[in-house]
Amino acid sequence: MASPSGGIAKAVTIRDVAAAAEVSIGTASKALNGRGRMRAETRDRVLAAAERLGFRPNPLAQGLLAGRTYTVGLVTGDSFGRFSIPVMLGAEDALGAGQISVFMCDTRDDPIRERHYVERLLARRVEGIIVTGRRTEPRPGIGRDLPVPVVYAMTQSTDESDVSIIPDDEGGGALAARHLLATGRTRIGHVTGPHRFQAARRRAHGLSTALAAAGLEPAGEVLFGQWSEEWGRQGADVLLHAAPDVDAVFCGSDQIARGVAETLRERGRRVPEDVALVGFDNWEPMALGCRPPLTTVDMNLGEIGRLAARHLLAAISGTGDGLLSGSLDGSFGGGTLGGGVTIVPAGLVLRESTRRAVRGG
Amino acid sequence: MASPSGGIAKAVTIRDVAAAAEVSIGTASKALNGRGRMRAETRDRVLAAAERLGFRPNPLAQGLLAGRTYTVGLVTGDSFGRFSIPVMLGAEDALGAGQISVFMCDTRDDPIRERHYVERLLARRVEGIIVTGRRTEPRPGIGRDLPVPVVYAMTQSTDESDVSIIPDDEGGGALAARHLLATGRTRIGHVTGPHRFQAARRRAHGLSTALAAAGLEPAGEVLFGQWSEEWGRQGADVLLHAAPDVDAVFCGSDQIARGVAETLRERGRRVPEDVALVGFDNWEPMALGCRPPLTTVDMNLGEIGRLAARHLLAAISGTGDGLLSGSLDGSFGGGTLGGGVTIVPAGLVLRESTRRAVRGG
DNA sequence: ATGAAAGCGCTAACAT
DNA sequence: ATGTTAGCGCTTTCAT
Repeated sequence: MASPSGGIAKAVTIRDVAAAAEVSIGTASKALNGRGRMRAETRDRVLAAAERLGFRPNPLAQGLLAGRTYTVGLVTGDSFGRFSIPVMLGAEDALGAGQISVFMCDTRDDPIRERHYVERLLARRVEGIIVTGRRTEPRPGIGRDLPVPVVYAMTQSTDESDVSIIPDDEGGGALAARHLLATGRTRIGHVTGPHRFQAARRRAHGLSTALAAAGLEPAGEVLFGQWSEEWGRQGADVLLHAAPDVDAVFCGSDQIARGVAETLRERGRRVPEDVALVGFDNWEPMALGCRPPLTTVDMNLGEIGRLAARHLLAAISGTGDGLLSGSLDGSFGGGTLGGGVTIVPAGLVLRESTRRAVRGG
Repeated sequence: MASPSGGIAKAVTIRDVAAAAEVSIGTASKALNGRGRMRAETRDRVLAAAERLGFRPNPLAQGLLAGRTYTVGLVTGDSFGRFSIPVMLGAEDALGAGQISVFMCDTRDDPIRERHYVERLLARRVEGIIVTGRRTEPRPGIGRDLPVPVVYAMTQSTDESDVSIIPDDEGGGALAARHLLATGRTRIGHVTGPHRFQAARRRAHGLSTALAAAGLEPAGEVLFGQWSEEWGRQGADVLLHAAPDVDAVFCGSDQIARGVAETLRERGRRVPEDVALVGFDNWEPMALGCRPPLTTVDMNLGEIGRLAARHLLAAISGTGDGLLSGSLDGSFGGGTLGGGVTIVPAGLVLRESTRRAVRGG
């Protein structure tokens, strides 16, 4: 048996409470829910009985009647990895504060599993679904005309009418660029991930745009490669060769930045004195383990999750698309990007790797 | 509305199916569940109608009747961090394969939130709870005499009668030691995390025991410090000073190992030629980013999660404590350790950092 | 072979 | 102020 040692053998029903309080079931229900009018004495008697018996209303029965389940599904293709976790936590934060519980589903990026899970979630009558991923690349939606609202977080549906919440890669790149310019750097290189990643392209574009505004362009070519430390090490050498006078490197990820930092050190360039370094992700174990600790762009993943959850809640409450209305004008700067895409601004976390030289004040 | 464009406005009930197939509700139910005997033609008609209407049985109603919910709760204090994620995935793996869905709850190591979540899970009539954490230290249980079985994974309840599944830190330390011995190393140092962590003490103990079996002891003192790269860098210097002839270092974590690797390189010691290096965790971004890539102990976290889930399922099915029976003999080597504690063996992942010197074959 | 009816635990009308 | 009743969607006897 589950709990042989005095555990609650059988769940206590409202019927038991009513019997114990010597009232009818209906009266017990009213007392417990504070509805209707009744003698205070009666109400207290019921409440006391419920308390004593350890009564918990059965949410299945309540839900069956109300036609609601107070649950949502969280589907990730990222195996709850580094990117989807913070998103999840933000979402759970916003949802759990209410009475919504979250079903977790890991699809491992397998469309079959995804379909399977979505089916199961719908069968369970979740009231909404949040889809997260590790890439911001548009992906096919999880289904058309689903009976519940769906929000894509940290990933994006190919269907522009779907609601997606994504990080501001371009803004993050611009942020890094302006910070480096502000600290007096002008020969800024860029080592980043594969060109096929939208995120890499956007970060590079943000950098270039911000530099152009200052009449500059990236030092050397923008170096697209891999999302790895190893590539960071190689890329730094390529960059040093192409632009020996480089005085700052913006990296597409913190991992790349670590590799770059290592090569710079080995080539006798001091960070930040000779070359300033900015990473991307604010992945703390990486950014803090780097020598020196890394200034890096933070995508505010938690905020993405919270926003996704709030959009979902709004859609569920029937406030419907209210939160998103007016976002179809295609405006780009205001944090919204046509369709249902919402862009969450990135922030910059300042650490040693871009500290201004002491002599510079 | 949720889906204005032709979405499923209202869930299809078995009543609708029955009507469409021109049979009674009872017959429809039987047809859908393959129970009772009936004309094949009737069954087909019902199935076709269900298919056409997109019927999904309402699990709330089914559960209400069956007295089951086919859900379990997953409670973590680790904010679904690096350690609990793989455990979670393993658990979800084992559970999701059945028809069990998982509610996720992040307590942020806050007892108030934890209590709150456990209450909510019980109110939802989950059939079991898995508790995960970031530390293996025994912790107070989530409650006594709960109406459902509870399994602690990657953490441990102070109540010895609770079921806990934990990694084999001691065995992992011994594994590392034997591997280093096998590759011909004899002056083996150890740099690890804070002494207050059971995991650090156990890994150190495993190392010492295995070395003792070969008539050796750790080179220099066992260096307890922090779980950080920075400490790895410092610790390596301390070790090189205390035991200049050290020819291998076993580290309490991959992060520490990276720090150690850096210092070794800077002090002119080649890895693995002069000094072999073994980490702990098999945290791939760290272990692969290290130069050279790190041989490291893998705690098989996924297996811990799967095992936890299987224990839970067994307990739920009423097979009850079967899986654990006979484990109260206090035997240590067999993977079981008195009470309800199950220890999952660790493995070793071989990479460059312990490659045998070329001349050695 | 099929249908009718009861009931899972609960809430909300309605009746007393 | 309290009790009675119907019904949420489903399964399962028990009649037919």
